[in-house]
Amino acid sequence: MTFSKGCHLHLIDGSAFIFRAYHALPPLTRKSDGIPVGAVAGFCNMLFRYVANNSGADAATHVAVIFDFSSKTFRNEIYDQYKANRPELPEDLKPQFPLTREATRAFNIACIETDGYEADDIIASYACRAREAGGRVTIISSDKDLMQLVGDGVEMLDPMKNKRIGRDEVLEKFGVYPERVVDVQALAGDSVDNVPGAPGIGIKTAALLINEFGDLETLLERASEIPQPKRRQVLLEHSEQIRMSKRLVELDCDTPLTETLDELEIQPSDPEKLMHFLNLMEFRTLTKRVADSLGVAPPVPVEPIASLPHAEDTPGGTPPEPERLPFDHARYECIRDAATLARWIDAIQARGHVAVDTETTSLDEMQADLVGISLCVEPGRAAYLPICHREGGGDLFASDKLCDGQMPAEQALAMLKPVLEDPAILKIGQNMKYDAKIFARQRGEGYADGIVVEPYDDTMLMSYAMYSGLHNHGMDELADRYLGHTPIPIKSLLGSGKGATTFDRVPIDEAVKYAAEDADVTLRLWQLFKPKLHQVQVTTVYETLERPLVAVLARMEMAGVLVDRDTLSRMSNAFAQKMAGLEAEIHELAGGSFNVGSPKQLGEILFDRLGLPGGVKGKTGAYATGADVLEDLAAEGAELPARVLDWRQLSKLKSTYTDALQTHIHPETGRVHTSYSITGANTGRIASTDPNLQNIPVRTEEGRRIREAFVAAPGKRLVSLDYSQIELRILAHVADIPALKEAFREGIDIHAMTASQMFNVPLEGMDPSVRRQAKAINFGVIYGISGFGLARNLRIPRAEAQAFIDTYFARFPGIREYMDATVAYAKEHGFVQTLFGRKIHTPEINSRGPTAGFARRAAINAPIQGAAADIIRRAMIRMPAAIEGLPAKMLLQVHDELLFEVAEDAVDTLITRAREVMEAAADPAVRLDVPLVVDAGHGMNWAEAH
DNA sequence: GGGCTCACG
DNA sequence: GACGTACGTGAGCCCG
Repeated sequence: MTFSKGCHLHLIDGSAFIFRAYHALPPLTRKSDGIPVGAVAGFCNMLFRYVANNSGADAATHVAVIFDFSSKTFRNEIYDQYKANRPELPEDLKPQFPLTREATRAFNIACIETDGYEADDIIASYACRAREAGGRVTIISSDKDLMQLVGDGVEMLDPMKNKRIGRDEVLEKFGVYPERVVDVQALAGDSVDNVPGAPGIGIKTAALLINEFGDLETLLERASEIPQPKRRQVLLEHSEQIRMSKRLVELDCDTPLTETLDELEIQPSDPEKLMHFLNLMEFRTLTKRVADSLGVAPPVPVEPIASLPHAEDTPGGTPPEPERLPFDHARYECIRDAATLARWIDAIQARGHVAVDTETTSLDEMQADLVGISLCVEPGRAAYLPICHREGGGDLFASDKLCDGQMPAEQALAMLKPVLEDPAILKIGQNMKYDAKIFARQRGEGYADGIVVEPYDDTMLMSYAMYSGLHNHGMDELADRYLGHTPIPIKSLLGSGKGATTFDRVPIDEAVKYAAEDADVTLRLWQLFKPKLHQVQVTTVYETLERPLVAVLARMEMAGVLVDRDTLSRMSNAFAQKMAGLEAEIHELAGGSFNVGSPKQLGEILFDRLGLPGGVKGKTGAYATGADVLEDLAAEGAELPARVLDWRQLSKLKSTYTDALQTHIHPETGRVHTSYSITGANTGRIASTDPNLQNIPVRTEEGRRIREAFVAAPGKRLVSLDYSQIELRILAHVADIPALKEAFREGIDIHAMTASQMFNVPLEGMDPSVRRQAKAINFGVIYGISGFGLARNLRIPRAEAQAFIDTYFARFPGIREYMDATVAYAKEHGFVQTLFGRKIHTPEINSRGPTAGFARRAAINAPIQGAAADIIRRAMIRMPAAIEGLPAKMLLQVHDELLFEVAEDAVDTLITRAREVMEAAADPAVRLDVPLVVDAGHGMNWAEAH
């Protein structure tokens, strides 16, 4: 039916429904897995009642439920504090949002949300279109912001009071008719949405003024005529703020509409779909009630998995667990045509979630070609969709011909794109960053800008949030530990070493078993982990520190950093020449030729042939020849060790940096694309690999020059921002050390302050070596100080180092108390925690021997290093929104530093915005007692910027 | 593939 | 009384 006169559109404010349901009902969880579903239950009840009551002459002909998509909208551009003081969403509500979308679809009602727009704007736009078409509109909401839309065929219905709101009710509420509501709101402001308005003016006064002057503009123009001095002054002084407030409260009637009015026509309910959803949610009463009203038989309730029989109940084996359902490779399906794929897409939509895994030709996401996609909707029900398998074994004589029986890649991806991007369908992955990057790189008809996987969950990150420190988080490890299952090893398909082939050469039949199994494993892990996140109390960590990082890092990695090959190549040559010279000298001094790069040969030369003192053999029987040993020998005047030190430095720079980096320059982008591992480090730090861009030299002059090869593109600059002393600041906060906190607040040199306190010397004119010792102690404290370690670091006798430590603890007793408390906590709980709730397990804390020492120091360090890692993660996650619209890209993270590439004329703006985000990154979760300070620099290359 | 060495925070 | 120790990473090289 074409929407026209006589039609009646209902627009339901979905978010309001959810919040009302959440607060009206006691917390309720799904029995089988503990997922919170209380708000979903209430939401479904309301939808059911709505559908049941929508009858009679006044019934709706068209209906939609409108949701808010994200918190960032154009209003944040107008005013960055808009809705800034909204409290954080309750943890047990967040996971219910996608389910309410599913619920809406299950009721066969259009479900609408648009990125960057508030539900109110979408409602306004549909209301306007419907009004223009001559139809009637009822907005089902009690949000007063929507009252500006009332009139001329548009009404509101307050679902709480079941009260109709027309023009007269708006007048009653605001003192003006709908068309002047925004004027009143602009003056009165709104504390809930953080709209400032005119200070001291409420709705009453605002209405009075507007009625007197006619409208807001006239009022502001003639504000000087207002008799009351205070009101006059407020209006004159805050006119701009008031105008801005008006722009904030004014609804946008021209948002892009994802569905036409006609598409909102009421559909008869689909009993099967609805029953299936309600049954999955395990809403017994509601399922029955809905079944009765639809006149269908209620479905058999889903059995909690725990009560199903298990196949691997072998005597003497590991005890059978609920998730140990057998893996049956024969049941996996191969998707070879559009009809089959369409069937799978239906199955995915019915559930609202799907486990996804991509198979490609390479582990390097920037080079990998997509070969196939596997999908899994419930344990054991998985499929593989091959799209680019090729004939032959991949050797020199193999053809590049695609195998028969595959869907064209373009067709398959065009069909999958709406699913992968559907806000109501959760995509579940194991290491989703990999798959997201692969999908983002796909190009074709209908997906010219790639495919953006949203929303997603990641089982690897769930494992990391819950079990960091206990084990690694790769699929094989997790499958083995939590599913008691060993997936088919990839090596059995590809082989290893020189003879290894690529996945596109794997016969499709074999690929199905392997690939579908991975999706199956992922889905089962997700079912297991999802409720556990709550039990382990790391949902906030997962949701705020892990999951959002995937998209942020994917963008950084794909952006890459421009590296100048010529610069590196010239440096390589220069290093090679110098090394050759040094090598000749070294051989001369040694009295013969040997491999300078072999620590074993070098040790023999130094201590056996030349008879130098201090040769110490390690556990492997070889002499130690580390830099510290060679430095000691060189200090004694030995020339050979001094030359070897120089040679080693050059060798390192050449092989690891100037040579290896060149091989990482991407042939098409000309840039270097590192890969960040979110779960690589136990403390919450991220790790960079292939290549590691977190250890580019900086400490020596010669090494630092390598950073000159990291350059900005023409017309751009590199900008580096780094946290100053972030770990010591965190220590000052968590250990609660007044002297340290004050020093940071006052901006005093922290190492000098430490020295001054320990050695009773004045800050002014301090001996640099005294400061250096204090600095070493400060670092030592973060690492879980020991006399031995400090002695080695400072090259002083151990007793002296121990005396320093004793003095330090005597002066800052809180530090020792903090350390003792942290170790005690670790011993009791088996983990330590950061300020932000990240858990780092310390399984070896109760060991004996040297292991205990390691574990103890790691436990002391983890909360400090981890909190610093959490803070920069928070900054990175907020950064895209903060720099949106700027010609700037975030490229690299180096633990306490972020590197950006930005257009020349936007350097200052970027620094201002990025610094603001970084310095406020702990807020509002943690109120630090010390300020976070960020230093910034910029230049044509990384050496200049740092 | 383990051990050593060394680059970074 | 001796043991061996600063925390967290990744990569290249040697050598068995």
